[in-house]
Amino acid sequence: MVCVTWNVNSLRARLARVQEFLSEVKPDFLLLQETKCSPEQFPHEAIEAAGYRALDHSGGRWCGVAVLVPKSSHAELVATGLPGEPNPDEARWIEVRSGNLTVVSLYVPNGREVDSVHFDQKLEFLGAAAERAKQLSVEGDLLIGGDMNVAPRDTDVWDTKALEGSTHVTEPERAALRQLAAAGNLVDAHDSFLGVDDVQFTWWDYRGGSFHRGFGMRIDHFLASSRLADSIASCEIAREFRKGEKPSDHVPLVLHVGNTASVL
DNA sequence: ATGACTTTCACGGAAAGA
Repeated sequence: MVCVTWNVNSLRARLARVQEFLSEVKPDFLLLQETKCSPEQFPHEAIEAAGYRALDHSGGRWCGVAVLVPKSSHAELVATGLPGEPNPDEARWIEVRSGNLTVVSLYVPNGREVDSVHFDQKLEFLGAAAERAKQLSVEGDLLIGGDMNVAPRDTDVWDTKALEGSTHVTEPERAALRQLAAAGNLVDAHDSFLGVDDVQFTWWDYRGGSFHRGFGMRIDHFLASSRLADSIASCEIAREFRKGEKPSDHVPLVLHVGNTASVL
């Protein structure tokens, strides 16, 4: 099974790259964030032309999450929205189920500034996610993937000094992310496959040639329940999708579970 | 690293991202 999470920074602007990705990688689940479209604007026809079906939670100009599955998949929508989230209209959480497996695509709020209301709401969102993960974890296998907007450790950013006092690296955010994993009995697939010393960033700022200078962060994650985590074959970024024509500022994070060979 | 891109909506420039 191939599961991918990708913050595409507008699905409509990224449609060609998403189609390219689908035909190249053929994921069983493609979790998207920042689709940035209203329900009416969601490009269902283009997704279907690529042999996929989209389950979406679309909020308009900002945010928006979705899960793409092959047309042959029997995956069903379980829920859109997260109980207890501070801004339900923002469309940051979607749950899909296929057999015994629940897959969640989430987009954690950025937080903007430490000590802002947005920062508090980021922690609140992560707290609500932990509660929901706890419920879902007792129902079967659980895979939560998305843009979590938290770098778990200092080694997950290019320069800790450059980020001093900013969001994504504070202890409250890191504790909230750890709590999400703990509540759902989930492990970080990156850590499970690569360990903590071989860090692969998932985001680089568009500005200042950050990608080529290596100024990035690891903020997109897959959290997997133990039965899944035990059979992780690989968890790696699709680096070439940060290059070329109109890339997102995030790369896809590609998780192989079971005996599927890597296509990267 | 902090203004240096990119997107949306709407037709200039604000708002947001991380």
